[in-house]
Amino acid sequence: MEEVRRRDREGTRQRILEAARRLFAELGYDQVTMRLIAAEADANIALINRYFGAKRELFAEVLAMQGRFPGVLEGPQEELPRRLAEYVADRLLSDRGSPVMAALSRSSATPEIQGIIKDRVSSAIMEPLAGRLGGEDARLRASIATALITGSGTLRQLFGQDALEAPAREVVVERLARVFEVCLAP
Amino acid sequence: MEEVRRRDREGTRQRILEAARRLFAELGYDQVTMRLIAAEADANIALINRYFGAKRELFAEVLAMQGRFPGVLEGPQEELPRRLAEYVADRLLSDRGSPVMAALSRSSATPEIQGIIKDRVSSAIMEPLAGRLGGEDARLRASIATALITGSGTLRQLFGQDALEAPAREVVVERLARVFEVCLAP
DNA sequence: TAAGTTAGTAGACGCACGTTTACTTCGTCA
DNA sequence: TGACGAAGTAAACGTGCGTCTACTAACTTA
Repeated sequence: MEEVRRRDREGTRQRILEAARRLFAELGYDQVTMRLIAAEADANIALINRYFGAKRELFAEVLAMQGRFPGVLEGPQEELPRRLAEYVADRLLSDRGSPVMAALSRSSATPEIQGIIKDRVSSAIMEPLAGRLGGEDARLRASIATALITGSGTLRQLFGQDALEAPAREVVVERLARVFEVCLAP
Repeated sequence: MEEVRRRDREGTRQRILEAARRLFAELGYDQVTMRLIAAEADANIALINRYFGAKRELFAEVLAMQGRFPGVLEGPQEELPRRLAEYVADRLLSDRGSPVMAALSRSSATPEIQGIIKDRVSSAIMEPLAGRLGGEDARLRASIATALITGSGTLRQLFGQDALEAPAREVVVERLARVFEVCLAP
């Protein structure tokens, strides 16, 4: 009753990439082993290295695959705090985190990929944010907002989705929006 | 020219504990090996296990050794935001982080110690903070502040002490204080 | 000073990881 | 149809980790 596997290079590559994305997002870099990815992708472990080189290159490709900080930065400037608040609240309350941010907040301890993560946070969050802000200390304000974003990821990971003892989403968004507003105001 | 080591159980224990504190604070749980601690403490590796049991128990003891969130929570209530701001700013700008917080923000990926860290964040930061606040959604407000605190630790680790492109300390404190004020206000 | 206790030591154990090698099987095209 | 390239596989390699065991040597005590 063994299924005969169709030989499909690109398909296998995509299965590996998708499995890696899912696992890195959920568990962080260190906790995800090559064997785990292979099992999740239902592929042979040697193929991962063949298609992606090393583990850190696969991780880099997963990050590169993600769009920029999804859509949050686009839109009218005056609603930016609220969009950030909604993004963070959803990550805090939902049962699964955003791949990029979760990976970031869970993987930054490993020197092997610190450079990759640093670049990603810079280019996908901090710099676009600072660019949008303008005014005095734009970089500082963007940094504080970034700290709040990554910190909420850490909290989510530590305490799970019940970190906030489940107040209504609207309450959380409202609070966060007010905080982001002060963060970002000149 | 070999130094003859004096036999000193308590002294050796303390050297190990202090070396572990320093290393965990700087590098995080995963990156610190038993052999590294032994070398830093100038002690034999087997003694670590003899005196502390396993690595995670040593880590727990290091955390327990630290005072509660040092002094920040004590003092007049109306200056609490500013004290938090100063604490965070100093950690962001100084050349060495706080042991507990650094360990927290760098070590949370490892399931082995997730429980330890969770308890510590709860009992040393979030709960005392929530207790001090009172009013509506005290827990939520404390959580947001905690996210900002831990997030700034992550930033500090990723970008080093020049994360903020070194504006004056006073500017950073001022900004952060305003943000914390909104965080904590009822 | 001899015996016993215990701090300190060297080295090995087992395990899990990322990575690589040697091999097998499938699909294609001359 | 048969040969060749590439997809897929199984097993091993080397490394570094936390932990443990068997031993040595220093101090204490009778």
